[in-house]
Amino acid sequence: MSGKIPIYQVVKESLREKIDTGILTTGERISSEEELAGEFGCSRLTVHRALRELADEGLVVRRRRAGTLVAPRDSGEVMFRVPRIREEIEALGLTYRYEFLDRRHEVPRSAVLKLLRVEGRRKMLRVVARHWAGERVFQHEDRWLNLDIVPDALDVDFGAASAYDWLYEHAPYSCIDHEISAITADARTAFALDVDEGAALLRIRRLTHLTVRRVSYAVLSHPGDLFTVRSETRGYSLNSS
Amino acid sequence: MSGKIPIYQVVKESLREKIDTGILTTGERISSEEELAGEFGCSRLTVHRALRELADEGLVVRRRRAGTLVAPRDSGEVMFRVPRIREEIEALGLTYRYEFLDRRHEVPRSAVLKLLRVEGRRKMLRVVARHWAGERVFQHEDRWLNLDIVPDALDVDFGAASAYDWLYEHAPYSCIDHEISAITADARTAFALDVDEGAALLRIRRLTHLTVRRVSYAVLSHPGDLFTVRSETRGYSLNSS
DNA sequence: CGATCCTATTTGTCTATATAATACCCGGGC
DNA sequence: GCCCGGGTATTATATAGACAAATAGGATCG
Repeated sequence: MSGKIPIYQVVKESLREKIDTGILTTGERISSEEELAGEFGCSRLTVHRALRELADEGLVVRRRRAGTLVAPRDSGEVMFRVPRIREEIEALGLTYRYEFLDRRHEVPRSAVLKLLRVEGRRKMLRVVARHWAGERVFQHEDRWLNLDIVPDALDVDFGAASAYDWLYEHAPYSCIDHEISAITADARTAFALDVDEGAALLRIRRLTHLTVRRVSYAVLSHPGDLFTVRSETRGYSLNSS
Repeated sequence: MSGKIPIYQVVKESLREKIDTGILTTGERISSEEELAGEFGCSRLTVHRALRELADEGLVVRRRRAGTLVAPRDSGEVMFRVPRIREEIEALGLTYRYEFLDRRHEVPRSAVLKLLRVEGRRKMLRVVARHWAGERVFQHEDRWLNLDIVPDALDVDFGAASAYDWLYEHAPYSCIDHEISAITADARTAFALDVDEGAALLRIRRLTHLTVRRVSYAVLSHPGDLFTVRSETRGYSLNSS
């Protein structure tokens, strides 16, 4: 009966609960691996795995010789999913439409060159498009593609497939940095998003990269009343439903 | 000299690179643990650890008998740190100041009761405050505390310590859900934040909880020109600098 | 041809053991 | 008293070996 959940999980959850409920509090020392192995009647490696995973999750801090301490409460790391925009819109029950606006092969302004870590003044590819949700413009996308990294982009027909989708399928990248801010729509952006000038916009600036190679930089603008970023519940508490 | 990085890390990074650069592509099968152990001249458990961690990070999917496959590219999970507001403001080089505004012991409107998972109409504690960065209001905080979970909150002097700090120190919680949106300042909020009516605000709604117990719900409003949410680079690529 | 069973492969967990790295502690020398 | 150095507790990594659990794919049977 009891054999279903692995021992290291049992150890892990047992300690996690002690921490969550405050039986073990910040800074307090947890028994050594050897002691815990004794208590739970299992090998040291099994305990070690449990503690290592708790450390990975940030609940405890481990130091050789000093032992394992309950970590100071994390100021909080929050996960957000970044779904593909088509999925996001369709999840709202609206029909998605992609509208290509512009494509230029030109030298970006210096701030963009710097973000893409390009030395000197070199032509990059700029693709501008809109993403519709039903009868409203959901997102205005102003994207620069680093031709040093993805020269193929020059030959792509972005009238058919969005730059986002093309990147997703073809470009190697491993992580994305984001900045989220609220801005007031200027005349041009207001026109592009079909909202009143002065309306609140949620703007996401997104830098796509693989280690040191900056693949793409995009400014994504949304009408404030249409779009909200929602966090996922943090990893280790997902199983609490 | 080569002995510095552990073998499981070597295996992990080797495979990660093959995946990142596209040598191994989505759906492709990776050699079995036994084979890799042969290639790297190490034990199966060492390879197992490398593969398990890659699986935890979502780069590969593992199934018994089927083997280890390269996972379809994740639509992306982004981490944001949620620093304590004092630290955030001081990191900007500004002086932080907390200003208590109001405290009420009253029945919240039904939407809030629902969020806090409270049955029936029961009094909760509402604390309203402002957080200053230098001469500007940085954040307006409108917070409800669930007295079923933290009855002690009734006795706290929130004129001295902010509700956020008190919660951080005293209340048990394990995760926080967030919603980030851009709104237009109405007259009252504009006054509270000392901005023009109609200005863009970044609003964060935050629900603090421990498993099923809803501890607190807060609406945090910021002038759009002052506050930006920035993501951390995702876990496994932090060491790329 | 389809359903069912078998089996070999592959991952998942666990024990026992060994060595290395680290940092705390205590005691000696001055 | 204070600094330095060795002893030692504790975690970190690794190996070898074992068995369990899942399952893909072939073999068998109706």
